[in-house]
Amino acid sequence: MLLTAEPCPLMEGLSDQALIQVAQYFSALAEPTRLRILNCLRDREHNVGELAEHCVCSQANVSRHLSTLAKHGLVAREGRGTSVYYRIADPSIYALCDLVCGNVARQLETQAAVLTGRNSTN
Amino acid sequence: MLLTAEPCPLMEGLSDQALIQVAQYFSALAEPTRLRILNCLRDREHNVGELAEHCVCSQANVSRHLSTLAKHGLVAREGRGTSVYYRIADPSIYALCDLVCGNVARQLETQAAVLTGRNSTN
DNA sequence: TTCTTATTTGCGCACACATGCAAATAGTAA
DNA sequence: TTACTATTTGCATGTGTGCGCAAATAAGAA
Repeated sequence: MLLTAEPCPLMEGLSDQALIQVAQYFSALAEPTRLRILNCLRDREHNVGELAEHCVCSQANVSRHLSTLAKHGLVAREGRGTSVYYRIADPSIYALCDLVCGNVARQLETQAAVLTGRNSTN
Repeated sequence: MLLTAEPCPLMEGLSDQALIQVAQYFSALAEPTRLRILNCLRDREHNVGELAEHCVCSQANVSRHLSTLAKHGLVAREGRGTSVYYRIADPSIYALCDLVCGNVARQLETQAAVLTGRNSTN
């Protein structure tokens, strides 16, 4: 076993494999479209077509993204009729996203202070 | 401004730019070597050479990774003498990692249950 | 100054991945 | 069965990025 069952106390001695697993988990969240999908799934479950409409993505790509999210246990799949409904399987991702949102906001403030109004886009 | 200053309450209405920023933040954490670097920096600051030794990475790559981490405000840079010391600038990343570690551990348990005891080392 | 060490950066390459498009598959209705 | 819809998957392509290698840069010692 790579990781202990209990939430590892501040990832002390992580094996290479564990590091890779954690990195892959972050990778699943490191995509704007997937974040948008997760955001859509916040309130309630949706099928692929609905998600494709809410996001700007094609159904094919949404399906792929959902596959990625499901592979990492972020969403759960359930076929009903001809449709396939996905729902959040790991609510803790919103805690993650909120943490990151706060950090990103502070980042932007810092950068804005440094730039002091200068610079155009980056 | 892309994000509000206060930690966005559960990323309600995120703009495309904000989504990209959050995704990029996760991207910074979505790399095993960078996670290892952050893990090394947990206890105390280190210079590039020390980090390159602790990790299996070359100095050049460690320097690049540190640049990425610094760009997203995860580490802080401070040159002293000929060396450059890096330290954690955003302690909340450990909360992130712990959350993910817990999730990954549950993931592995589920997968292990599915595989029913099979699997060798990974 | 030159020499040495530490760090950063430019270049090229290999690989992963997000996407568009089309074909294949799954499920239901007629 | 066929027809229709929803979802998934194969293929090709462009882009991003981690890496090795070497050169450039920074800071101190002789």
